[in-house]
Amino acid sequence: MEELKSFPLFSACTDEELQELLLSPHRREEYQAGDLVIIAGDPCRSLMLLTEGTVETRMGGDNGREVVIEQINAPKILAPAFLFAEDNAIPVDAYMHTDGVVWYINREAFFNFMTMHPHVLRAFLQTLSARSRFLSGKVKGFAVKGLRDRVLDHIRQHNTITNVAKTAELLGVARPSLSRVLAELQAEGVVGRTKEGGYVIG
Amino acid sequence: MEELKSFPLFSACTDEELQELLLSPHRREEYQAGDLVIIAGDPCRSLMLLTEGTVETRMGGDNGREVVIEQINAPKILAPAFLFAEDNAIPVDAYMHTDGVVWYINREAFFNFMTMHPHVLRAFLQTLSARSRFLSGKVKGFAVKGLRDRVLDHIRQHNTITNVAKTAELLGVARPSLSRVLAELQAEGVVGRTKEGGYVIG
DNA sequence: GGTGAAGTGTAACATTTGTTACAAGGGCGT
DNA sequence: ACGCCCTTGTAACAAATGTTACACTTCACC
Repeated sequence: MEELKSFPLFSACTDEELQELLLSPHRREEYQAGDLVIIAGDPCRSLMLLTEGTVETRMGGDNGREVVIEQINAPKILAPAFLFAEDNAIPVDAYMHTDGVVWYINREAFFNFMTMHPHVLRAFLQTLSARSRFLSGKVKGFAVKGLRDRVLDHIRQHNTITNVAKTAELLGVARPSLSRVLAELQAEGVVGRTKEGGYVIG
Repeated sequence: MEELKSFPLFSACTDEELQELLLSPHRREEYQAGDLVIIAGDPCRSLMLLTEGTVETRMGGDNGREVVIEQINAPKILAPAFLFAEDNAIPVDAYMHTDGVVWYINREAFFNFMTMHPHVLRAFLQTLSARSRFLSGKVKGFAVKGLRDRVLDHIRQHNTITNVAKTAELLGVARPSLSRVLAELQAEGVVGRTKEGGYVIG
């Protein structure tokens, strides 16, 4: 209840409105670190709300290559883009990185709730839009940028790289490749090191 | 008017409903082949409906590399994912591949229209979802698949490759690279040629 | 029939990234 | 202090893709 209020989606809702939504079928599920929340191919039939914990989504390749798509911290909607899709098979694996909690709320109840509460609808549309933008950025990164640019973008967004191995996964490259590029950037003076060992711009 | 009816978005609407929507601000713009419809960075402030013609969207890189994201045939919504985004800057260039027509419909009017017509809302949500799925596929293609797999996927989806140069653009690779891979696949017997010169599976 | 443009195949070479292997450092418990 | 695990840097080599260049075909057009 209060957990729902922490979502931008519901931040403008009154308690009464949320009570009304929770009259419809829903459930609350607890997970432990390492649990698989979504297996690629699962159909998305409910609004999934991550209210606690962080999950990591991965896209698995046929050949064995695998890329971490993103890390998601609560509170966040999981797979919002597939809730109302014609083909609602989710294309990623998602597993709990920490212990966590996910709420499942009936799709049609949520749909009706949106039609009755335009501000919720608008927030949901914004969420979907943000996802498209995120994916567009990913495509741009993989398609039109070299590794150097992706690394620099990543540092600008996160201010620093403190964990080379995990960052390599996020960027979809082999760890030694990232090490190499970082060493080059450092030699050129484009990036420096903090006292703690992190890489930073300048 | 009839043009709008051809959209899945409005297919279930009555003439009266559409008349009602068209009372709000809107305009109809004609373009010629080669015209730029969208320049990357443009804000998306109206619902853009491609009612005639085909456009091509490209994502330009800083370094000069450029990838064709997709070809879009009328009738189709342009940039639906950025209409209600917080940051509604469109991340691609879009130019007319043929002569064409685009309708621009006021965003807020469309929003209200959706809240009053749940079937339109549902269709729009499906459109947004389809875009996310499309982009997910792109990411998967660029991130976790080698060129060979992307080529085979592309042939399976389009049945054949008749234009190597354009296909290379769509796949985001250099033309000689695609030629080389096709030659290899042909040597291995994975793909064959049609009488007309197209590449096909088997 | 010639001419030029567009599309294609192909080769040689450069660049980027992946792969594998190994050495070095830091934290942590015994 | 020792051993162990995790992370990192680095080197040598392999594989994939980009770049450039050129020859060949086809087809429209004059």
